[in-house]
Amino acid sequence: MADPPVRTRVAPSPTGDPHVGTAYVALVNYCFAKKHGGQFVLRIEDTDRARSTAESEGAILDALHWCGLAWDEGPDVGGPHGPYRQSERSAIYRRYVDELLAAGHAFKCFCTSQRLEEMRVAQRAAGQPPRYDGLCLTNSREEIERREAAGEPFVVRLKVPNEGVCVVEDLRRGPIEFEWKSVDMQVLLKSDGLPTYHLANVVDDHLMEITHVFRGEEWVSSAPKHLLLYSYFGWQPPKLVHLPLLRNPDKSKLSKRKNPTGILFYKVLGYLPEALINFLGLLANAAHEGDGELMDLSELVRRFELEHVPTGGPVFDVAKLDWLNGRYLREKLDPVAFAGLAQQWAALTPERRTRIAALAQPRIERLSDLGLLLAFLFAGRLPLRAEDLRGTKIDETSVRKALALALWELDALAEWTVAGIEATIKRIADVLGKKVRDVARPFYVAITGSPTSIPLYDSMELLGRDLVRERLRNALDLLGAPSKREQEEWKAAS
RNA sequence: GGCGCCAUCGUCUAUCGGUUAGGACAUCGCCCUUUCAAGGCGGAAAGACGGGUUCGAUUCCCGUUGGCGCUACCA
Repeated sequence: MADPPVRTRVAPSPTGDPHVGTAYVALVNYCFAKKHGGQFVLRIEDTDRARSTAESEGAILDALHWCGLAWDEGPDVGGPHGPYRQSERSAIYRRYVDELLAAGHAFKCFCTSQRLEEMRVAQRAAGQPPRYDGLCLTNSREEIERREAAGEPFVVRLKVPNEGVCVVEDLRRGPIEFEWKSVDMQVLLKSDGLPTYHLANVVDDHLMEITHVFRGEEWVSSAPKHLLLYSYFGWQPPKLVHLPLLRNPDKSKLSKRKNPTGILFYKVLGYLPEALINFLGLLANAAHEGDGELMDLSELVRRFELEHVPTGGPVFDVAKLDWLNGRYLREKLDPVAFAGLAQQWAALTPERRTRIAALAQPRIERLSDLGLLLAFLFAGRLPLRAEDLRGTKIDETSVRKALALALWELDALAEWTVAGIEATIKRIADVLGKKVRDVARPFYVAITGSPTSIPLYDSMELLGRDLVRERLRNALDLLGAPSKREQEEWKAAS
């Protein structure tokens, strides 16, 4: 029998800004599928009702499109295996949960989160792997019916063997062994009736006929649960390849706290999608000796080799990305195309241009004032000096505290709008017991490069979360990043 | 703490038992040049540690160390 056509997928969770790691995983899945003449699917994993947003989903789709990746099936383009948004597939998961329940492969669990927490603390203290202790496994049918009828909330958990080992075959890493007794009896269906990732990804990968799954390394330890589900259902699992996690220069997992991780950040800074994809492609399959390193997407596909996908976590080396981007800028564009691109980047949309103009108009006397006034909107890192950030009305520790609090609170802001930003800054002034005007001054400097500029909150919204985070971090580093102790004190005080 | 993954220049990597351990970014020097870039040429720079296996280990095995991930009714 001939092998079925290759089908891969990327399944981002719409819970934040589009991440370069998502683009990396998407690129690898895309390259592998296209290399083998197969299809690439985009699926939205929005089973976390509390954190998923439509805005984030839209931003992720836009960002991946901007990168030049196109999917054969997905929530925006449809396809024969839809819907491609997990929140719209609840009935499907429900059916499979019932099947597992009926076959005795899963069970209803009424344990409270408090009991589970105590159980885990005790297990950890005893040096045991954290794992559901099976209390609800012993409930009689009558008791389950009674408690359910009484309206007690419950979850459905996966039944996991107590003995033996599970062998996960990873196409790149070979067999990985796990003892079943170290595998937790994962929740499959939450008390809100929605599935967890574990159930949804298995059901969907099967129904969508996914043949190969390239996913982040953080999923290795849950692979046994997924394999167990496939065997309970009697399905053929897809081939697995775990991709290394992109790293900060200090080798920790790439995080926005230490580095820009947003695709949009790179877009705003004027990186070309071709350069970003080329760069990520090089991290997935290094160039061969003697080959040039400049490769477009079709070239990346052509020379993609599973055997050359790395297993160690590569550092996201911005310097190399800069070099690549520079080459695209100077080698791939004639002056006319370059000028067009620069104009497009600077103005982005007519709405944005109008908005910026309206903010600048009341503050200038000559059109020639525009360049210096607005330069910060078209720049990356600003050349700041520590003394520029210090003010007479506010001590340096307060400035550092204000910047640190802003960094934390702005990250948690649900919607990146003037109103939200304003509320955040005002709250920080409150916490510090200072006037907003005095607290705002160092922010003006950090964000716009000058204590006098166009309005701060608008500037921040216009720059976007990623760039604002970068500038605030830069300013804070200039004055001295908070120590561990300061971090704890400041967090407690806010 | 438990389980798992990983380990070659500062960074990304090549090497699939025998090489002066190769390339790219970054860095340094020289050349070109009205400046600065770009470009050209050249330099410095690596097998974490300890045991095995082998005539011979960067390469295979074990251990140590280190880094990382997971350890949720988040993905």
